[in-house]
Amino acid sequence: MTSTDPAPRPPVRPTRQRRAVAAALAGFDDFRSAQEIHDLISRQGESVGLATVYRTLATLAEAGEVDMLRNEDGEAIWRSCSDTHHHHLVCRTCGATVEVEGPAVERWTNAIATEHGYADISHTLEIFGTCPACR
Amino acid sequence: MTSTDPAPRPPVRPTRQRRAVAAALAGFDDFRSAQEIHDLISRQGESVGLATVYRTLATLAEAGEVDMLRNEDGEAIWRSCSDTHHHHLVCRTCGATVEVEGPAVERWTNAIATEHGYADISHTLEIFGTCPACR
DNA sequence: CGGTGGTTTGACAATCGTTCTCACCAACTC
DNA sequence: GAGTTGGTGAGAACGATTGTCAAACCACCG
Repeated sequence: MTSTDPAPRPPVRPTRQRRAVAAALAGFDDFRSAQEIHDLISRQGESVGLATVYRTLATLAEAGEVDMLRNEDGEAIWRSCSDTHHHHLVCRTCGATVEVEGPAVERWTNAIATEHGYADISHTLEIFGTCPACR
Repeated sequence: MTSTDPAPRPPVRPTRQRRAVAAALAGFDDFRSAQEIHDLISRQGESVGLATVYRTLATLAEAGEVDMLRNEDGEAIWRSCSDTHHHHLVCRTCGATVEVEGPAVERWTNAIATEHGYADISHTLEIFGTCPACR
């Protein structure tokens, strides 16, 4: 690691493509795969390369503007989210999602990890069930 | 669903290959990918096809004898497990794993889900961090 | 304006984990 | 020992994701 490494964070330009992805994300509130988002954009008349969709989603996820998680097949799925830390209650059938917060869980995971000497903690917690409408 | 559906569970034969996979699983206590397990078996002199390793792991996971979860890249990773419900504290660097239990978390997820009218609840919770040895 | 250097993009190839296919093998039944 | 059924292996196929690289774009400068 060189000492001359001033974190050269490149500026993020609001290009047409990035705006299209953001617009698509604003159009639904469940989790969608990158390919579904790509289709959605196409269907709206815009044309954005699939690779660009992936790149943009990755950038947004890193910036904390979208949530990314994995469905049971291991595919990445995304949706825009509020900016506070939270988890999801997801309908197994229709995908309807509720954001939930659980300060107690945060405290518990940190306590457990510290107790075992683990540092630099992160965690994943997703709840799956069948929503009232799907029952 | 026909009423004449006596769950035609095929018998699981203890073949040489399945024994080899089980033996490999007994040889480590962190999470490993299918390919790593396959390599492990080869290195022990046995020869088992990769597809068979996948098939066997899937069967064992369904039977509840191994845990399967996904690392951050979406790859499936496995390890043998105790038979009670539990979660994992996994080292991001070396994979060292601690099984943890959290009755409070179980109660919390059920409460939250019920509150929102969701039924038939399941959840995933994994904690990642850096273990003492890797710091 | 016209150049200039860095960023972004898109088409497509490449990767890589996982599953499928299918011919063959092994165990069990009659 | 012939038939039946499940299990296996090699390799092809698949599908999500990432890499490549030349062309397009943009902000800025003179």
